[in-house]
Amino acid sequence: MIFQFKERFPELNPYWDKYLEFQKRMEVPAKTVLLEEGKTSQNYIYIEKGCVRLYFNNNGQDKNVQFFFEHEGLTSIDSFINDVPSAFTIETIEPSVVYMLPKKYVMQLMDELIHIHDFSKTLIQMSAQRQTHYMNEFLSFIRDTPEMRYQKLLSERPHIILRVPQNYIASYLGITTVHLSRIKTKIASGKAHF
Amino acid sequence: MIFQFKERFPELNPYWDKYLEFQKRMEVPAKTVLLEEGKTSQNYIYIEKGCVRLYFNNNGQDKNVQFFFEHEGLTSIDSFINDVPSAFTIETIEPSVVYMLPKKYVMQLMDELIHIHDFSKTLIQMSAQRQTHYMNEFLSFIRDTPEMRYQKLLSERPHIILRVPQNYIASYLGITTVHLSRIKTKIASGKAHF
DNA sequence: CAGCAGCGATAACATATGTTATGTAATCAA
DNA sequence: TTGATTACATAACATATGTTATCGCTGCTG
Repeated sequence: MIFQFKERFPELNPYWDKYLEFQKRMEVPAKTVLLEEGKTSQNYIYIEKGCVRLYFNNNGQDKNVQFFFEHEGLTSIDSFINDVPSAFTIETIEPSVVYMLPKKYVMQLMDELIHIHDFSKTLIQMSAQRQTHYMNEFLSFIRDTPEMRYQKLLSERPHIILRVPQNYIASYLGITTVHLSRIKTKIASGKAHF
Repeated sequence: MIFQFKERFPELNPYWDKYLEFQKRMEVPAKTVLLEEGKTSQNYIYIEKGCVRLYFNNNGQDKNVQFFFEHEGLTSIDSFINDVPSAFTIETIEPSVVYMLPKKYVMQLMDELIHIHDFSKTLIQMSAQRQTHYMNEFLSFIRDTPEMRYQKLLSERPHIILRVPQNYIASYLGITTVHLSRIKTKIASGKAHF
């Protein structure tokens, strides 16, 4: 959320710069845990290079919720904002370079920005967009079959399929790796409907 | 969103009262459309009595997304905030009494409130909660079987099952009415697992 | 280099879920 | 009240999806 503002509000750059010094740059290998399920989120994470996944453990199985790439920021939002244990683990998928900005500074920054004209309106708009994002994920399960969800992923967000291992994608789609493999075969053989 | 503040911030009552006169009270029968899919949302809706559903049409079939009851406020959020056509229809399920507050006044009210100390923080917290709500709906599809989703609905939000027709609930759970009926039979016969 | 672990494909079988059809009771409008 | 419509249950069958197991490939590590 936070860092996406940077692109939308270049005139805010002086504000960002003030907080640059508080960001901790980390170069980490794949499968590095950045936040562990059960712990309270203390940092906002910005990805300079690489990609990460947000997931939770369900009866011993990883369930992937979302994937993030270069120039995206993330956190375990509920934990970060409301100071409760995180329901999710955040872990790198590839070797990555990330910046961690402690909550304290994020909050300070928000306090500063909130007084800027029209910023609060933008904040509301962006949070409406986020809401819409998760709502759409949810709607997709009501509306579409797993095959259609995969097709949409392929056409709308192909970078995910290119960079994220298939077993992660399967749980994100709500299916098994076996079934995902079958779907791919079906599509490749041209027998997919629509 | 908006009207829920009233309970959390009783000291803000003077602000609400200013806008009372702009709210349009409506007594409407069941199946009254309050907002039509494709039109832009112009009002924030507050339910004094009754209940409503938010749904969309998918190949001729209604897909229900969410149900709202007394003392809850709603709108087609993306449409309302970002001035785009609504992806959803809002329709009463029971005969209801609702208040409609035009967007213009909602925005004015937000502008006033945003300058109150700590309000913006609360706004962020509440929007995080909303995000979490939809995220949880989405997670439920990744994590649970339809049977488990029904069980959770039954234990956590029984009022929905009591007041909302079963065919609406089925699409909300992402299944057919036939399957929902089977699930109920299975549970009633005590053969449900867990 | 050998061996191992993880990923992905595939097959056989089991279970869950959808489809279509039918019956019955409840609801609603004329 | 009647007749039409809607909600819900149920059955028979079709399809989708899960489970378990096996195999081959790749990349890693000793």
